[in-house]
Amino acid sequence: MEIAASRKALTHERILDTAARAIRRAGFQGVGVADIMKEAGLTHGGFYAHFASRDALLVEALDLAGRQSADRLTRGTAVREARGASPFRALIEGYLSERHLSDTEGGCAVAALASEIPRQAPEVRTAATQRVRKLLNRVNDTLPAGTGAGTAAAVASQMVGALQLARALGNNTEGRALLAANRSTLLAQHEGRH
Amino acid sequence: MEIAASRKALTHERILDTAARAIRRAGFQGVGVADIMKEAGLTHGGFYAHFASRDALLVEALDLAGRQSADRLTRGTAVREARGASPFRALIEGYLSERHLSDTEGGCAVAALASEIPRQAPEVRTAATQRVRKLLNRVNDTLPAGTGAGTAAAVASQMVGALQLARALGNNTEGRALLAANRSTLLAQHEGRH
DNA sequence: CCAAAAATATGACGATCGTCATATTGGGTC
DNA sequence: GACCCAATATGACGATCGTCATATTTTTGG
Repeated sequence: MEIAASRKALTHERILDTAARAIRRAGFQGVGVADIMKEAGLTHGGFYAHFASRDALLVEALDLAGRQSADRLTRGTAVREARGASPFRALIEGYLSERHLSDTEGGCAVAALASEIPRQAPEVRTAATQRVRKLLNRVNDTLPAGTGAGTAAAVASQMVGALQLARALGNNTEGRALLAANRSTLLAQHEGRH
Repeated sequence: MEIAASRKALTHERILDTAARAIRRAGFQGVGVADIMKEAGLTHGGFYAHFASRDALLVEALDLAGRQSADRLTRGTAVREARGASPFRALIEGYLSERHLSDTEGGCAVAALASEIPRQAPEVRTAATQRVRKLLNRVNDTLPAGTGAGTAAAVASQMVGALQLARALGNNTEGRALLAANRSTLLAQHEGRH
């Protein structure tokens, strides 16, 4: 419990926040140390006063990105649940929303980075694996108690795949139609069970 | 209709074949011109006698990768159908197989590259979008005629997402379990309809 | 207000990137 | 077997990469 965040800690957080968005926008390999520092309003040289290496930054940035998108998703689902939607419906409508489709850099880190995960350094891979597990748990928590063990894996896979394919098709009629098809299919399959 | 492939055309194909595997293994951004040329047994300088630019290579390599993995999938499904499996079951068991899990560089280009697609140059994006459409059509063709229009989109999304999450978790108990959960869920959902 | 210390900036290193001009090789033809 | 031309190799260019040593600025404590 820090009483007062030091100046250095504040800068550290600013770099991290910039990186957490940058990796989702440009990918692990699409963003460099100098880019992030410049975007954070700093010069590249001071970077190693804050992080031991680029990979160390990626690990921390991935963790932060996961927490940020989880929080954002929670806020969205809370609104939907307050309006009467089931937890499952709230999750699906939030995750497979057009807002999430167009907000890659503020959205789910797993969906933004999935196909790059297997190619990362071991430390980064480990952090990414953790984010995948968190997503699986999150989905599982919205399913009724009696649901089969593999259902969360199936639903999470479809959620991530749908967002990626929709983004690949583009934020246009085609991409939004794929997203809508996934929403209605998921809701129809798990409707009336809870 | 070429009568005899020239020496240059053969080299062109060899570079392409190398690149088609390399992009799935290392990602669009993870592979350089020099890497591919060396892996093809050539030196980097001669590259521009074969391709106008790196992006032009990526476009052609992506097309080839799509054709290669489609053909491989067709061979696998043909074997399964000969053993009595329905076209849909054959597709699912082939795509969500442990062989496909471990063979990224010979497998589906969409699953290997999905999250990188939105960040590519327009020409590359266009080629990738085409591969996504081909995959959607492919899935749709294995579904019975009466199936709802959005089902193919949902199934394809789950297939791609499942393969990516399983690869992110790793080719181990955890990853294979996620793959198996997706197989059984998909088969249970579409069982007995055809 | 001045000195000590912490935080950031400057600038450079070797390596690698895509690209291209030029030199060298090697196979096919008289 | 000599020649020509297509095909590939050599080598270099400017830019960018991660990393770090060092200088400068900014904050803090007396």
